[in-house]
Amino acid sequence: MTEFMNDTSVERKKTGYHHGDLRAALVAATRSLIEENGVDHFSVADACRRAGVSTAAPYKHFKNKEEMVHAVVLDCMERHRQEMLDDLAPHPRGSLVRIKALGQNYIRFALREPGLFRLRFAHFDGEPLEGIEECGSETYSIVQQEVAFVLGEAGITDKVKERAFMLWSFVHGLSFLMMNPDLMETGGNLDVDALLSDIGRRVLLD
Amino acid sequence: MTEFMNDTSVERKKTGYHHGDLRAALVAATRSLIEENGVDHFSVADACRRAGVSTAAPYKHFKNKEEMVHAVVLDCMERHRQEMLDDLAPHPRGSLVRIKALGQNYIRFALREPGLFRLRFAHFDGEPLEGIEECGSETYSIVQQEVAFVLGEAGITDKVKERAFMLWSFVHGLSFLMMNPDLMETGGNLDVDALLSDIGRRVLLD
DNA sequence: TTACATATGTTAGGGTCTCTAACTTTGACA
DNA sequence: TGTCAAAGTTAGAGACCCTAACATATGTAA
Repeated sequence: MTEFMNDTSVERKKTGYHHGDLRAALVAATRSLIEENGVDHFSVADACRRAGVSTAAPYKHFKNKEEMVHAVVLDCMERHRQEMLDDLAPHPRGSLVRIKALGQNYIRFALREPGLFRLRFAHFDGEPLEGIEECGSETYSIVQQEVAFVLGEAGITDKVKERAFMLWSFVHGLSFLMMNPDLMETGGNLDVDALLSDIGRRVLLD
Repeated sequence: MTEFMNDTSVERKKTGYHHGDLRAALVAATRSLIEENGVDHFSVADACRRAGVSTAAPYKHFKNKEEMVHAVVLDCMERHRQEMLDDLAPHPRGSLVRIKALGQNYIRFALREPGLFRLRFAHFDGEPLEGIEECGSETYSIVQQEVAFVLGEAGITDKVKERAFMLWSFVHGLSFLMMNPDLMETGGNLDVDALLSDIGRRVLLD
C-alpha cells in the first residue's frame, strides 16, 4: 500500500509504515464521512480507506467505532464553542443583539453541519469521551452569562437559568425544524432574524 | 423451527409455515426493539428472531431495512396524532388550556418513547413511506387550528402560521432537551407546566 | 552505537449483518 | 380439484466490526 494516498488536511511522515498522526486523520475522515453520508452510513472501514490504512489500524487509537464518533462530537463541540465566542465579540455586552447573535450562531451551525448537529444531540450508550461534558457545560455557561447581563442579574440566579433554558429550547427546536425544509415551510414566509429578536424580547423583557 | 414462538401481541394462524400477519408482527417487533435498544442497535435479524421467522422473510413485505423503520415511524405518528386529539377533547375550544395540553402531550410522548421520538425527526435518505407526510401535515394542521382559535383569526393566516411555528419550535426543543436529564438540569428547578403556560401567553398574547 | 521495549502499523479470520437467488409450502379461486 | 401467486425457507455473497498474532519503526538507556 501507500503508493497513493489522499493527503487531505493531515500530513504523513515519510516512512510509509507509521502514519504520523493517524488519530487526527481518522477523526477528520470520520467527521467528513458523517457529514457527507450521515452517521447511519458511516463505517470504520470507509474512514480507513480515506486515511489510507488497514481496517484494523483504528483500534490502536480508539476502543471501538463509537469512540471514534465520540471524538468527532468533541471536536464539533469545541469548534462550535469557539465560533460562538467569535460571533459574540463584536457586540456590546448586555444588549439583546448578543442574544440574537447566539441564536443566529446556533442556527448557522445546524444548517451548515446538520449531520454533526444531530449527532451532537443523539443518544449514546457508552461513557461520553473525556472532555465532552465539560465542553458542553462551559459553552452553556456562556449563554447563561449573557442572559444574566441582559436581565441585569448579578449571577446565575434561578430566573437566569429559567430564561436561558427557554431560549435554548426555542433556538434548539427552531434549528431542528429548519434543518428539514418541509417542516420549515409550515411556518410560512418566516423572517428568522426578526423571529429571533422577537423571541429574545418576549422571553427576556417582561 | 416454530416449536416455540414468542406470541407477543400478534396471533399466528395454525399452519406454522405461513405466519398470518407477519408484516404487523415485524412492525411491532421493530418498534419494541428500537425503543429498547435504540435505532442504532436495531437489526432486521433481531426482529426476525422476535417474530419467529427466518431472516429472509421480511423481504417479502419490505424493500429493505429502512422501509421497516419507516413503517414504525408511520405507526408512531398515527398513534401520536390520535393521542393528541384525545388530550385535546376535554378542554374548551379557544382557550390557552388547549395549547398547554398540546405541549404536555408532545413532551409526554417524547419522554415515554424517546427512541421513537428521535427516529421520527431523524434524517432519512430514501423516499418516505406512503402516508407519512400526509399524517404529519394533518397533525400539524390541528395545532395551527388551535392557534387560530386562540388568536381569534378566521383561518390559517400568516400570523397563525408564525405563532404556531414558534410554539412548535419551543416545545420541540424543550422535549428534546428534557429527554436528556443532564441538559434538563441546566434549567434549575423548572416547573414544566408553568413554563408551558408562560410560553403560551408570551407567544400568543401580545 | 546498539539493544530492547513500546507504540503503531499489518494480515488473517471469526462472528454478525443485509439482502438476493432459488426452492418449498400454503391458500385462494377458476 | 388443479393451478398460480403469495409468503415462507435455506444457502450464500459481500460488507463490516473487532481481536489475535505478527511486523516495523521509534525512543531511550546502557
